Amino acid sequence: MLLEEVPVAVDSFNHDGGVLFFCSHAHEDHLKGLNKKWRKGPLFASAITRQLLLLKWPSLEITALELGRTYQIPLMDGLEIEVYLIDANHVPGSVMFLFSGYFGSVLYTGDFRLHEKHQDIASLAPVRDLVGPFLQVNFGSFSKTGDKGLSRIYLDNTFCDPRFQQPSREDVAAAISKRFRRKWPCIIFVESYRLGKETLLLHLAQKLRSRVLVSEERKKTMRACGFESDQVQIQSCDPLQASEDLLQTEALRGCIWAISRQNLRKGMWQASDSGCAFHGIRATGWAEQARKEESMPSCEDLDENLVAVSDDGVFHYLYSDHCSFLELVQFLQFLPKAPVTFISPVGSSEGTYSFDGADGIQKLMASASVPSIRYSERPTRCFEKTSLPRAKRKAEGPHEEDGYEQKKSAGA
DNA sequence: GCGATCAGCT
DNA sequence: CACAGCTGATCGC
Repeated sequence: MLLEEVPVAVDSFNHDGGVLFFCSHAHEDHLKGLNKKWRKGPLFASAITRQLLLLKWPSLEITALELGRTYQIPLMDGLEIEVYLIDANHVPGSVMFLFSGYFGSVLYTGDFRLHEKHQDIASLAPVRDLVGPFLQVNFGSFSKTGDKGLSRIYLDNTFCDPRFQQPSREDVAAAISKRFRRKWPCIIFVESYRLGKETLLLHLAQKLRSRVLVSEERKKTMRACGFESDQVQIQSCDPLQASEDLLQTEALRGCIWAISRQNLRKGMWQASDSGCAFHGIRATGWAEQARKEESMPSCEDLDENLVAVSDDGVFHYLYSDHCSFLELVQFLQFLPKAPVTFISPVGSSEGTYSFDGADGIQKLMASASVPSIRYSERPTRCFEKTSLPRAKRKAEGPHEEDGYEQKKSAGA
């Protein structure tokens, strides 16, 4: 997104209007426009994110920024911008950016999960001191109170609806290790993306006194994230390449095996064909849908954090790398009041499991006293099947991306 | 031909 | 649906 206050682009790299570029973390959907030949401007990221990007594109030029200190970076025409990185507690390397300068102070959260340390953001110098005078000149609504603080918050609104009440990742990890202690030893397949859930894998391995098995690529990723330790052995091993013999050995010994979503079922079938003891774990923020779709476990087998067990034996847990709705409210309450821009487009309430974006916006404004929320609307899904080739559809013209803003006064 | 991008899917 | 990808088709250098 290109910030409106200053020509800075975060997590999107196609903007010719961008002067400085920042990457909040190395998930694929935050790297749009990046490629090995990308050279639109200076690129900044945390040291870990930089390492992860270099694994993908070794020739990229990226400046690593440390967390917890202020950097002055030249912008244009003698102007500079200050930036301060904050741990976003989302995936390894993920950060929030606090930008400040002639435009005031702007917080870009990126994807994040609330952490105690986020309370300190309000006492950081750019929020506490720097912005006041600028706000009095440039921002009418703030000059009345003379508030110091933030001129805007770009917020991770992934789960901005009261129905999202995911427990802490620590609680869920503890519940998982407790449950699987009784099933030990076995192969535990843990579905995971290319980046994320490392803490869960290591927690399980530690609690079960076992090892983590990952793909070769993921082992490099974990090394770049600094996850090598003497405590837990991380072994590279592809479950789909494993021989029957190896699967049986691993099952008898017990192991935590990271596996991609599209390979989870295949891996489980192979283990099953080899006569192994195994289980699958799906730990996602969207587990609520599983509760509706899958049969629930028998009552005596229930624990609070197990969401559902599907027919084929996959255990679904509600494990989220994004804030719950309550955490979003708490986060905003830690900060000075400021207008909010949602980072992700908002959808409507159509569809069985999608939540009502408008409702979430109203609830957030009411609960956290947000003066206004700006957001773009997710294009409504076109259910009409079109058999036209892409070139022809393209010729019919692009549709506008509409922007919206809801003000507090307009609400209930 | 190949890498980048997009549509479609889960 | 889609947390964040993957696959296969197509674009374009």
